[in-house]
Amino acid sequence: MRLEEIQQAAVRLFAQKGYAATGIRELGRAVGINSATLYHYAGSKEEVLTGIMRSCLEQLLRSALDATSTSADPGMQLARLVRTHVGLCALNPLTAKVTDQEIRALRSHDHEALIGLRDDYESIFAEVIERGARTGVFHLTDLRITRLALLEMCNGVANWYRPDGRLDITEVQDQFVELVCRLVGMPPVSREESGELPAPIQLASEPITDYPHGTEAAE
Amino acid sequence: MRLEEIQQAAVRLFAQKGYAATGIRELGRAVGINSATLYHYAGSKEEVLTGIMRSCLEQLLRSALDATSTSADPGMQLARLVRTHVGLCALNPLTAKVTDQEIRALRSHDHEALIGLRDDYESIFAEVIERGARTGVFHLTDLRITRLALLEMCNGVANWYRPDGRLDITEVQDQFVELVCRLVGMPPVSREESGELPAPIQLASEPITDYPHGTEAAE
Amino acid sequence: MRLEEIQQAAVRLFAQKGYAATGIRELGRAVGINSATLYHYAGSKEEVLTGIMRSCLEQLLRSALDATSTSADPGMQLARLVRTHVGLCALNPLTAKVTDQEIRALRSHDHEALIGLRDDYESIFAEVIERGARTGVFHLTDLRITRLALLEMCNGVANWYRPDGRLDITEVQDQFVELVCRLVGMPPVSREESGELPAPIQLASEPITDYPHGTEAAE
Amino acid sequence: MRLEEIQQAAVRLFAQKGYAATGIRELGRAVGINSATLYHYAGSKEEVLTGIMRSCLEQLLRSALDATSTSADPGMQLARLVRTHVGLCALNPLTAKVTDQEIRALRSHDHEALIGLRDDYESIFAEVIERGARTGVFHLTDLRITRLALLEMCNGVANWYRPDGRLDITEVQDQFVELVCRLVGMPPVSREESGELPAPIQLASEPITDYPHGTEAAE
DNA sequence: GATGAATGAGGATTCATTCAT
DNA sequence: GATGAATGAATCCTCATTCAT
Repeated sequence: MRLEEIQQAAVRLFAQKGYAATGIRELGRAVGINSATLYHYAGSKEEVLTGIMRSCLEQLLRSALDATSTSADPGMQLARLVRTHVGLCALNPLTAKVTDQEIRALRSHDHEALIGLRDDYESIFAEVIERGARTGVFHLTDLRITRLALLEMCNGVANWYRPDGRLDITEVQDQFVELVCRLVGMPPVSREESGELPAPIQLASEPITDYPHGTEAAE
Repeated sequence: MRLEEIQQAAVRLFAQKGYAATGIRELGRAVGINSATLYHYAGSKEEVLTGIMRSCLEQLLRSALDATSTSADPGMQLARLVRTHVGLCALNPLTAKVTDQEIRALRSHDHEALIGLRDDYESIFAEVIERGARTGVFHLTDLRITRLALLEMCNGVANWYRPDGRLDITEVQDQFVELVCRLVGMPPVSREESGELPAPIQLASEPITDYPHGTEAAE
Repeated sequence: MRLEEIQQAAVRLFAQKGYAATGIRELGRAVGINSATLYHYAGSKEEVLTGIMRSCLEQLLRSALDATSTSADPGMQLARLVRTHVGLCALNPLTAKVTDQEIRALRSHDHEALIGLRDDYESIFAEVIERGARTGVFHLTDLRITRLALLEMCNGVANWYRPDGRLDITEVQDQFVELVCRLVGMPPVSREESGELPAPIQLASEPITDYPHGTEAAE
Repeated sequence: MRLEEIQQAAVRLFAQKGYAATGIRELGRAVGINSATLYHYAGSKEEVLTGIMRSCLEQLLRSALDATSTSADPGMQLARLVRTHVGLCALNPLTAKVTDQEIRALRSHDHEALIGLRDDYESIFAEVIERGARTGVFHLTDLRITRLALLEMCNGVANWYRPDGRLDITEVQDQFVELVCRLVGMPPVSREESGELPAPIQLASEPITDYPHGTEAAE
């Protein structure tokens, strides 16, 4: 579909130069169409961005609900949340990066809506962490700091992982589950223990090839 | 000095809306001067940004060299690096955020120079982590992922900490040292053990009051 | 075509006030379009100027090659060169004036290219004059001074001739051929003797009516 | 005097880039003073230009009256006018060029005044030529064209002559008198015949060294 | 569906000039 | 005499967007 091409080109440009620094003509040129035609498919520059961000956040939210529905154990839940989150960020790094960084570019209505989605998502983590700490599964000194550090760490994957790099996604997921287990002070949870998870989903907005490599890209 | 006022207003705006989305007139208005007067003090919009970023990165670099010069033990070095880094990010969150996020906005010459500074800084962490792993002080499964996760986590402080919030800087530093110890698999290092560190330095570009609270700001 | 309207308005303004003193908004107003629309057709202010100058110089060069190809006699060649040159300057005085005066306004790349065209053109005169002096057709005391004086005199036509004035172009051409014959010390060459010449070409950039009369305009 | 330094720097810049394209700061830098200080000596940018042009035109006018007062013979008068004019243009090429080209830059009041001076000057030529033609000393086909061609040719000296070039001024003067004699159809007038003339005067506005060589500069 | 043309608003930057020091 | 600071107006140019074709 044409809209997806547009979103992909947009994600690539937004991730590289930022939303505000990307022109609508530039975007059109990247897709190979006239900038006026963009409006036929995408409505406006801001709608392009909100489309990208909304589907990313909704997918995150859906995955998180899935991940926490299998087991009620906070340790399992956190492991599965992290594995899912890292999987999505690693498979869709540019989309995830844009979603994380460009919320500030939105004007009021969309801004609030998407902030809401993001908060809903993060509160799932918060709730699991809180319950894990309360039940003694986790050993934490400060809940809030742990949660924030953990989320930043996981979001960061989008800044340096590229699907065509050294590690495959599963390895990164494993590593991050291990790191998070250490962070919350619980024994490591193996891939088998945490149970089956659906494979991460490739978002429609994620460009497929020719990644502009981050400075920290896997060699 | 007038240049510092400009830098502070710029940091506030750049942190909030991004460099590209901030107009030069808007910046002038924030300082209370005509936009033309900005050029008398600051040369250009890009020079404002590079000035901010350069002094931040140089301070980070200086602190890191300081922090690693006291002891040759990787554990102590890492603890001190993290404490220093978190201290600077927490005391100068907006400057740190801008420095981290707006490198992409720079044109070639400055871009390369500042990328160089950032790489120098990160390689100090890389070297310490590598040595810690090799000497058995740390217990790591993947060096590179650990380093990247750790740095993202620490940089993230600038995204949510505000000096006027619930926690004081020392507490955040302590927490992060603890988290990092867990991450690298070594026993916790107390504040006393890690030795004296100079108090974090307030950068000239960091605005003092009226923080635009992040969405995750301390309640 | 719209580009030609723009060039014509530009020539009028550039001839009157100079390139540097003419604003892009002013030019837009003269064409009756928004200044932004100019960029749709013309690319940039400098491109407007180079377009005008290039087509003028190329036409001069073409005409000069034509004029010298009919006869190998330096006297005939010079007479035909002058007749052609004066014809073009008289039919396109504003374009010729701008072409002559605004080379200095160009930045390096275009500057060099157009200087090159002009030098090519003038060296045709130089070669004919040199040969005429060597073969005894002309009687000159100083070749270089004669060439420079002659060219300035002919270029000057653009400064005072206006197509709607007292004399028609043919008369001016006749006069200048006579003056040049005197200058180089050879017997007058009549219009018939010098052979047929194509009628001077109206350049696309030459505005058609409403000449801003020069101070020396025909009464 | 400081004003003369300013005028000289101004003439150099105006001749090279044009009045409109020359900035007041640039001019200050060329003199080695702050742009604000210029206003102490020179009043305004336009006053700098009018000062230069007025003294040049007044000197031309004075010289022309001198040149025509010795003899009543149109041939002698024209020869002396040309010798004087070429002398001034050759000794002060940049000032003469600026005076000739930048009249259009002036706003109404000064504009009219200087146009008046220039017309007064040119009408001296016109009167002599007319009388020479009427009395049979000259043999002209068209008075006006001859006058215009002659003046353009003589003014052109400022475009290519540089005092540090191959020919000294006297030679150029001799050459131009010869050329003009040919143009008006009278026998050559030798330097001795035309009588003594005061040496050309170096104008206060003429910069002394480091001429920016024209493309046609003497090799 | 697709686009060239069109524009008002705004982008960063430079302008000539004034004035308090 | 000299200048740094200051500014409103203007510079060229690009912006996102609309609309007739």
